Amino acid sequence: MQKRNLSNRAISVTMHDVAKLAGVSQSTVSRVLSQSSLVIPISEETRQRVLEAVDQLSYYPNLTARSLRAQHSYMIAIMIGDISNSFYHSIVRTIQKVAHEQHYDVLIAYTEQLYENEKYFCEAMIRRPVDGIIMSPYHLTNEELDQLIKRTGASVVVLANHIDHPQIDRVYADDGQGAHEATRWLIEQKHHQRLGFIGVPAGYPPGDRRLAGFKRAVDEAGLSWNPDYFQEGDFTIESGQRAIHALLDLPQPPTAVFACNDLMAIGAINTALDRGWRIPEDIAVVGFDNIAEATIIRPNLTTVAQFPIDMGQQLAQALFERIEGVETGPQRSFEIPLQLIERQST
Amino acid sequence: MQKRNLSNRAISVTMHDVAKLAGVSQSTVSRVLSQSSLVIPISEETRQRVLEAVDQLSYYPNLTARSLRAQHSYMIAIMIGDISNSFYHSIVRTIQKVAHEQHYDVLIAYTEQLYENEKYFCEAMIRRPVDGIIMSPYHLTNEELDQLIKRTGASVVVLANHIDHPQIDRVYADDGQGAHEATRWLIEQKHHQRLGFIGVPAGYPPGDRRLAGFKRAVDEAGLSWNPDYFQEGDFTIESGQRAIHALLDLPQPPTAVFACNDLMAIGAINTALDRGWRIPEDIAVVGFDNIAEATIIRPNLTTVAQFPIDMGQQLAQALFERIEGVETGPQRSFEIPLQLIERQST
DNA sequence: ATGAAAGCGCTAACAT
DNA sequence: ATGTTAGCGCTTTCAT
Repeated sequence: MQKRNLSNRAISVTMHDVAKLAGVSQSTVSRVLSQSSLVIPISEETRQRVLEAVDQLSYYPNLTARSLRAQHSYMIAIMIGDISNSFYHSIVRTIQKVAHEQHYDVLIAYTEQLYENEKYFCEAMIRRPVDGIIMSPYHLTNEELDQLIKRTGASVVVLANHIDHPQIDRVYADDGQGAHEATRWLIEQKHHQRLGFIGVPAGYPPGDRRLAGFKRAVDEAGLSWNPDYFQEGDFTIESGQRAIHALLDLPQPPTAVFACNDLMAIGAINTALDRGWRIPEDIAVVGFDNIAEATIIRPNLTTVAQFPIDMGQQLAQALFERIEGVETGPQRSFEIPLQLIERQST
Repeated sequence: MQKRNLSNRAISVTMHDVAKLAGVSQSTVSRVLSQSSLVIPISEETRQRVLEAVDQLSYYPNLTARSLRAQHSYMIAIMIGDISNSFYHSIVRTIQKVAHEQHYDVLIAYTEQLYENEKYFCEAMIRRPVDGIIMSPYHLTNEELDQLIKRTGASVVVLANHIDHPQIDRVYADDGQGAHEATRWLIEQKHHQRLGFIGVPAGYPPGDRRLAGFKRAVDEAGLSWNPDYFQEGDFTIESGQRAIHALLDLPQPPTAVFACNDLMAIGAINTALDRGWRIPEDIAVVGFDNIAEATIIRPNLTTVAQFPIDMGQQLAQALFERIEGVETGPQRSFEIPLQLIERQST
């Protein structure tokens, strides 16, 4: 029953076509093809005939129809802040790999860290329900996440420290602790006394925690701190450049700078170099994330490493346990360790 | 008519709920919400009541159902080789932006440049039809692309030079020409006589063309060429490192190297630097793409710049013209210019 | 200007 | 062991 291919009309082979060719009913085809054939007995002969017909017509089930009927889309969505930040690459790649192994497709959305786009994403999920969502929300409130879950029925797992919702598993790194340890190391092992900080505006979750860890280490060492030593960026290279300019323009600049992420640290290093400062002799720089660019830049960047493959793995595993119903309990938290990697910038 | 929310069941508000609240039939709701309301007259009063009900229930149409019925998914897919190669980032971002403006969602798949994953993608498209596909195929044959179009009914646009299919628009850069010009510049302006090349195994589309452009320039200059000067990589930093090692180990190494992409060029620069070579004094390096990392590395990389935002814009525009039926003619080709950007590595 | 009804391709409950 | 039937939530005829 091949349909005409007018303009761009798809030639769609349906279960009906398969059934007709195999000489059985459409529902029998459905049974053979779904796992229900394991429960409901089907004669070997019929099964073979159906499978042959499937092969001959190269039939693929229409997942849109299946989704509608079964209320189950075999699709998961990922909401990520920034495609350009390579910290997310391995995470996305790992999730996609696991998803494909489980025969799920992956819908990816980039929010550019904008509230507007995060909202858009939530609406898109209501309009086109998926089985699971992995997200790294910045602006979304608990209330909004709650609505998301209620309206979509999807399982949700977050890559975030600051989300605390009874139905949402979270994967996170203790970045307050990571910032604290790196800063302490800068003070105790590297003997710095004047420490600068390149952060982000208050309210950006990881920024707040890293700042707190930094401050704690400074306080514990009994060092005074200068408000001018705190500069705000927005996680980009350019903002790191602006921040280091401000820092170096100070009458008494810091001797070491802790940047909230590698991208800003890289901007800082290159700009300091351009201005004739030596690194680490004149000023040391530490980043956070350990993205690929950390070993591209010279001097190589000392940084608090995250382990994105482990994160992606854990996110995907947690999500599929929820989707498949293996896990039904309350919120779980999975901490992924951090590790200070000493390179040449300190 | 709120349904029970057992386990993870979604609370789905349907058109029926809206219709009931507004005191009209479900098909009237559909008319108000779809553009058909512009054609089929609807009383202003009814329209208002429906809109109010929509608002009150915060109803969102179920796109899965709409897709099934309308044979139109409001979704496009992007198939890209490598998420880590930042050349693709602006392309993806731009496409996503345009798509969202047109109210389309975007499904992204990364193939890691593997044939197996490209095939998987095609099957996924047959199972879950989308309205349009933007892809950068490496291994897929014309025959396979033909099947893809026939089976899915989707409009297809490629980012590729080597695809020639009557129904597929292509966006491309003349990279043979780009490689030729950069090489000629190296010879004529920078007076290099011994030129190395870091390419990829034969068969990788852009690699072949860039190599051809390179060879042509070398031949035109009447320079001899040494087979040892041709090294193979795989577009990654690591392979650039291996390639430059081989080149520098030669009794008479080249004085300039043209790398097929920036990532390999960056690997080459850092490794040469580590081995004590000066750049560009001892060996000059040129890349291709102009990714963000080209200005992170010191010396900054001279490269043949592509314009990914323009590419994304053109890809999206061409695709939506096809989807919306504005354009129905045969294959179109859109060339995006290249530009040699001279920095410090030459 | 609006309602009733058919059906997109599938799953699953209900028959036999 | 298999066929028949009723939807999933929509769009789109066909009525009125």
